[in-house]
Amino acid sequence: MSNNRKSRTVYAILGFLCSKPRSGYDIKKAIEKSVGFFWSESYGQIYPILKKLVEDGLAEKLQDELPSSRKRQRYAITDKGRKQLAHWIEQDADYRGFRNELLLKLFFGTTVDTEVSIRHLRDFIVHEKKRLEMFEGFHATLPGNKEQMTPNIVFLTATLNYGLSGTQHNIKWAEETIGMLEELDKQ
Amino acid sequence: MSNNRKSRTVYAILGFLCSKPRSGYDIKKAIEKSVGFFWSESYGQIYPILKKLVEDGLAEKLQDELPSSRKRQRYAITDKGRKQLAHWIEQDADYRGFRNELLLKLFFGTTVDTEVSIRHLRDFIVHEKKRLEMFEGFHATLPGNKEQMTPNIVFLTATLNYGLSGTQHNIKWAEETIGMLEELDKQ
DNA sequence: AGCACCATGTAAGTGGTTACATGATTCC
DNA sequence: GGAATCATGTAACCACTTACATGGTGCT
Repeated sequence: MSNNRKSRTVYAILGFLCSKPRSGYDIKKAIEKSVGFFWSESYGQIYPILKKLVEDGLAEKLQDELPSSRKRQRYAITDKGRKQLAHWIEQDADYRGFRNELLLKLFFGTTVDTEVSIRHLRDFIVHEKKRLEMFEGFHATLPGNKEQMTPNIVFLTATLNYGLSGTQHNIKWAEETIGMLEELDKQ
Repeated sequence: MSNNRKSRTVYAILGFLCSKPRSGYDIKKAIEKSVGFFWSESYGQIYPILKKLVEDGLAEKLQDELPSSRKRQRYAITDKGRKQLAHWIEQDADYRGFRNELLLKLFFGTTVDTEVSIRHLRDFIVHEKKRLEMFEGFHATLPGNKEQMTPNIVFLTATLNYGLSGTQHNIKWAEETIGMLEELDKQ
């Protein structure tokens, strides 16, 4: 108990500031592009937290080349910020809090026509196949051989593999489940 | 856009009232036992919503045998409630909002010792193996042959299969990822 | 008597999304 | 000029968890 219900947004932001200074806008885009399939943040969280990170000395505002045009305000992580991030990462991960709406609707499948459940599964397959294409496209750009495995690429590959094989698994499950439901409908 | 950010708790509750009248306490326990691996609700949501369901005519308070002892207040779903539940189920499921803290920590793996990431993966394997045992125990109680497949059992099996094969897949992924990280550490 | 569990509920606080406002820049 | 996108921010609102209060029941 006890260690949860703290915002992980702070650490998501610090994590993305780790590689290079970024603006709030940059951070949002970076999250969408790289970890978007298992994480998301909104501007309504990002901007206030960036401000707070500066207050707490975990990040600092960069005064960029053109102070006159105040658009694009970049932030850099501080040593204190790096330490705090590392400390969070070292804590046990929290597996709780998953919620799967598709499964819930499926679980209540007896209360609607079986076709409704089948339609949900078909929609899910379409959705997952699109994601699969995206993953495969991204995966093709990564080196497959061990020699070129830098730490960065390894961790990227690890999370990507999760998405890739997880999506394949989801499609297989959905297809099998449709088969099961069609069998039921025949009787 | 637009269809989200409505509480799904209402429908989770209605769904569990569908099979039989239950108390708030019953609902919580039923959720934990049956859909706990992909859904959860807290009393702080359940009790106020039950009250609201009655106000909206989606459920009604049962006056149980012993009105003197007011403990254990059961609720029954109404026709209006059933209709509303069915309507919700028929809407497209929302796949968004997944957040996976383990993957986020792993994604930031370059900022900590590789052992930290490996430890997280080992912990995850332990966690998932416990879940797997639970799933397998439950799975063993279900009939495997098609003849005994009632609708109820089919939908139960569908969600259970998701958990079962998903967990197996997670373990495999975690083991492979550990292998990849150990390879990296050797160099 | 004391403990575990059954059972209902509320208040406070937090994490997060959405919608809106605003304006600069780039490119056709 | 107009559209798309870059970019920053805020206010309102909501869903949800946590912690706490309260008391009954059943067992040893």
